[in-house]
Amino acid sequence: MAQFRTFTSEELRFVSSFKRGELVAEPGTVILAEGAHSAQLFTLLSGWAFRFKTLEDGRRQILNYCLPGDLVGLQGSVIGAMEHSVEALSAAVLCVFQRDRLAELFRNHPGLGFDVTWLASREERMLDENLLSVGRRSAIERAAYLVAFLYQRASSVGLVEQKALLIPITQQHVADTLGLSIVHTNKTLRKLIDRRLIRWHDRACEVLDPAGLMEIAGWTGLPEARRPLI
Amino acid sequence: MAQFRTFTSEELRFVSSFKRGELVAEPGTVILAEGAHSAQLFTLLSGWAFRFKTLEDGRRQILNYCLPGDLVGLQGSVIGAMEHSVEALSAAVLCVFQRDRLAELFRNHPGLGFDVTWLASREERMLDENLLSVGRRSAIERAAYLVAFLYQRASSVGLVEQKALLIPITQQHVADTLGLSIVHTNKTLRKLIDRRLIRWHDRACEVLDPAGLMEIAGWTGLPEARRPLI
DNA sequence: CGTCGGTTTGATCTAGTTCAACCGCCGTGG
DNA sequence: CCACGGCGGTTGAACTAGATCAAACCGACG
Repeated sequence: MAQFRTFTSEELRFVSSFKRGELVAEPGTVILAEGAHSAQLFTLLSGWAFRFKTLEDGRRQILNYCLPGDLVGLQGSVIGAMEHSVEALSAAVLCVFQRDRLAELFRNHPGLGFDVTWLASREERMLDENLLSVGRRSAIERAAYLVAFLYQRASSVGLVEQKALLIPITQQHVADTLGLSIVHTNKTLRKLIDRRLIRWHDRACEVLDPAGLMEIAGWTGLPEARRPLI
Repeated sequence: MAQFRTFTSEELRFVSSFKRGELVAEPGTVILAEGAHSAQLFTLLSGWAFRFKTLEDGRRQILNYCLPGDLVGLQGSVIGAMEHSVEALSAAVLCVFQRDRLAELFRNHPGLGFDVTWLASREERMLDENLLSVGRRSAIERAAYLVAFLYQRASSVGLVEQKALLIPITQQHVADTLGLSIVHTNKTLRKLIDRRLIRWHDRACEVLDPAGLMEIAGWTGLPEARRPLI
């Protein structure tokens, strides 16, 4: 796909050998659990997932979403233990890597090592934006931002077909992403629905007007760059 | 210092040659500005700084704080443009690197390349925790968490002398970190002051009881690991 | 046919915002 | 030397965005 950078054949050979297998996950499957010590490293090949943390009393915060091409579990692989969990939103397929060969990747394929850092920086950038949103935007701005953000990300990996996108989330997921209650989230989404910016389906959000959402959120979108894929 | 990993002499030689100079910043100096295209890469040698983003209408969100040993401007160096700004909180000294030699670092010193990724993952972990805080903790929990968090970070780089620490921030900084108004931030900090957990000075917060703060926040602290320094 | 997860709606409540005023300190300019 | 303005901090009063409580609906599924 055009949005990914091209690789040398050696890099491709290494990545193939780095791959240990595939994992198929059902919606709701916990792919990585907080506290896991010898966590795996994955690339999401297809489907949607999300990263989250919870407090003792069960309050949950969704940190970010994972789309195809995203590295999953890097924190655990680099630092040691997982400080967050990852759960599948839809049916998903993941490529499982040999975590202990990460050092080898850096040693023998500096270009790939740089790519890993690039992806980590990209994740950081998304978190910055999410934090700005949760900290400083109003409920309707946050909701509009979230949908526009997911639309853009899905679009950049070719998930938008003839302008239509169904995001496989419940309103509970939206609430836990925005830091709002479900009731208020429902009322806020209703406003977006009434303005014909989105449509709500069973466990899914259909995006009708990404530009209108970006307008409400006061968000101009992620600067898109050619990205690496591992 | 014991908390940093040891390096080979070659690595040290490279890092020295990688260094281009030093930058001395006064409190309030903008070190890196959002939108800057050819941003520099730094390591903070001494002092405090913070990363932030703002919305068009001026609402500001502080994303994280920078303490000695932190890499500053990595996002800009890896991806290209800065999506956030960085400002000095105290007088600060930064080591300036040659951003365009970052690829060389990855190529010739894979161990250092891995370290850069390690630091990026650590930043991501801190952002995760901050996002959980802003999204799901109450005002007093957030405030307690923030102070405990900064105490722990300062402590891990030896900034806590005979158990005393002054964090060089104003209540406006606290408000912009927690996603609260200044008025409510003031009232919330007052509760912490009345409970003798902190003391407030002119433009500074003195930490009296880190354990008590962690208790209120329901936070057990960052798992500390031997960290790299570049 | 009951139950359960997801969604919806209204009523009531409260955590946090906004507005407004004031204090102390410090640097500046007349 | 003093008046002043601005910044950081403080406090009270009024207000509101969003939380909580409660109840009901709806489709899927066993």
